[in-house]
Amino acid sequence: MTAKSYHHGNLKKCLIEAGIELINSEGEKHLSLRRIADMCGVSNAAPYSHFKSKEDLLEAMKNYVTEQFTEELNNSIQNEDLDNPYTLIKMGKGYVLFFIKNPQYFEFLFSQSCIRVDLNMDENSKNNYPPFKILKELHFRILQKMGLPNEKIKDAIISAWATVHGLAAISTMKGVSYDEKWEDKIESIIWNK
Amino acid sequence: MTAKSYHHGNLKKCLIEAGIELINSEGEKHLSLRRIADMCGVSNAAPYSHFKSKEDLLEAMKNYVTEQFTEELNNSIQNEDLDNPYTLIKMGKGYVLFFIKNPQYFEFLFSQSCIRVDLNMDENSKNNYPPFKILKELHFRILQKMGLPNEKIKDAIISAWATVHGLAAISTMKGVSYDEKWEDKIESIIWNK
DNA sequence: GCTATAATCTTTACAGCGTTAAGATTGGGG
DNA sequence: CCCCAATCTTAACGCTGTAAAGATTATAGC
Repeated sequence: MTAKSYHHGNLKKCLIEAGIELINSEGEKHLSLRRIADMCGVSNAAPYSHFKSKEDLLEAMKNYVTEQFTEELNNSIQNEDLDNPYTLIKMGKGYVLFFIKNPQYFEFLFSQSCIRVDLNMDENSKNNYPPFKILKELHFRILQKMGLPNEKIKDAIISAWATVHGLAAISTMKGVSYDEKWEDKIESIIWNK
Repeated sequence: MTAKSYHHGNLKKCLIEAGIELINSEGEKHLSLRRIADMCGVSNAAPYSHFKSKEDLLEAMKNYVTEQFTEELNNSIQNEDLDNPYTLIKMGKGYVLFFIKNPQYFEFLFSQSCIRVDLNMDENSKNNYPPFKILKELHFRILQKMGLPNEKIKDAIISAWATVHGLAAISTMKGVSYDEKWEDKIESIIWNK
């Protein structure tokens, strides 16, 4: 398990985390397999024992980040009443704050969109991107409780999702200065819907 | 001006348009200076007479696309009453439709965000990205006419912009199937705000 | 405990990339 | 008409992703 042994011991995980470190420090543009391998103290072809291509490693990294994102969304509504509409605002705020706290993640996750989306509301659209599914299901629950007709529910969900997603996009653009006030603003901006 | 002469005659424009052609056909990932040069029938170092780097050419391409985007936004509200709130919906629809018609442009324009944004509403924030400025100013005009207090106006503008921008993002994700109905849906989804 | 096998890592090589330097070609102003 | 500046080519550099072949080590079966 020492760094000097021929076999690394935990290379797969090390590559993923080194890659994410590089995403955060310099962005995807300056990320290369060889640099990642170097960071793990391993030769340039070593990653190919664990990933069939650079794209494959990037996908694993995205899954890793997606898990953090999903966790953050779940944390944002912990101990909240799932039937209270305000809980949805809380999750929306969690959605945006995740990308404000990790500005590089937005482009990394959603560019060259490997992410598949299912807009249909019918039952369990399993092949949906987990964070989208969580947000969608909470919103569906609330709107149904409020007695909204099913056709309107779909539009409302897409609309709210678009707003928080767009807010995350805008928040990670250059020139946007968010002081401590911005965090409180998010809430009122979402409310504006 | 013939293709065989030593001097190309109009290489700068040719490079920009060839690059955009490549964006549309294969996406930015498979775009290279050498391929673009080849498409223009010119050697690999020729572009450096017109652009100081690949990044510089990409910026010119983005400006080119941004002009189309801006034009589309202006066209979307032609002959409309600028004081009618519905006109804003029309522009919002134009915003989303532009990226539905040109799916590759969304990521191309907004990734590795060279785009600067100014959220401040004070007078003429000149250094703002033109499409954002157009949308912002129309919305400002309408809300002011409606008598909304200035503080609320800012939030409402950001909220609406986030919604259309997010809708454009979602519309260009994989798995989203938009038939002819989707185009009509956009309107009601924006209305949902 | 020994050995065969599979997993893991290294070395080497190749084509494509962005970029630079040096030099060739050419159009246009004096 | 000639010179200069603009434009283009050729050649080379280091970096990239990836494949092939071989070295090293863990492990499962005896």
